[in-house]
Amino acid sequence: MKKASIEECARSILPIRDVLDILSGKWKLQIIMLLMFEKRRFKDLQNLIHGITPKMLTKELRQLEINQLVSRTVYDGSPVYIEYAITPYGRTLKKIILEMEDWGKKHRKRIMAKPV
Amino acid sequence: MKKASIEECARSILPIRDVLDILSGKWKLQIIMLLMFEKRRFKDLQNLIHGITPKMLTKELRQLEINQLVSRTVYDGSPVYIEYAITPYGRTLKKIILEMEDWGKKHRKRIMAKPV
DNA sequence: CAGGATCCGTAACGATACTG
DNA sequence: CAGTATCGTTACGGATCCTG
Repeated sequence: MKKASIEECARSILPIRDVLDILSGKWKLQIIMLLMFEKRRFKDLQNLIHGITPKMLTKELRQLEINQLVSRTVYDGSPVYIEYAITPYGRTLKKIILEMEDWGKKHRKRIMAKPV
Repeated sequence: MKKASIEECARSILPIRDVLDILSGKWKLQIIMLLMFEKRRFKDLQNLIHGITPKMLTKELRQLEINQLVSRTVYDGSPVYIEYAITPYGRTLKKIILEMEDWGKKHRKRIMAKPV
């Protein structure tokens, strides 16, 4: 019984890690939240996210694409125009993000108020 | 209006990062979940978590203590007996963890089913 | 504009040995 | 038992420059 619980807990760990990996990294969260407002071009994101290098922006966007949270659309024209957007699937993360925000804000108050 | 939204989003990022930092790291999640079942001694945790070194176990436990999620209690006796337990506050993370598990499990199926 | 390539420093983590 | 201490490696991210 207890053993089974521990094994079940072990099976929960991998999917949870997936979520953490998807949201971790220095910039992914910012990218997601900015794209939740509206679609953006590469350059726009680079301007909005202070301090990010093109290398990192590319890397984070690729990972978000792989996880189907962000779409990359190429519009032909001159010059070529590339747009990043949150997918409907990506928006399903919103609930988790809001809960984390809620808990995190309370936590900040708690830690400030009663320092270790 | 749009500017304000972006700034508000920026204020959300720090508390969310706090939550991510608390749960990230290679072992913290396992520690939390094991302690949610029952209190454990250092050695028990070391045996249950395959591959963890005492150095890492100490480090992760300290961080969980600092965030008041885990308590460390020393029982005098021979030999001295030290017990780690989830705090009631630590249990408030359960909701988030369950949601992440839920989303993560669905995500695994999705990614498997429709590979990029 | 939308990246890719290269080089480099730090911080996380691992391995091993040792202590009260 | 419950940790520390030391050393080594790897991975993450930064800085800079280059390209179609």
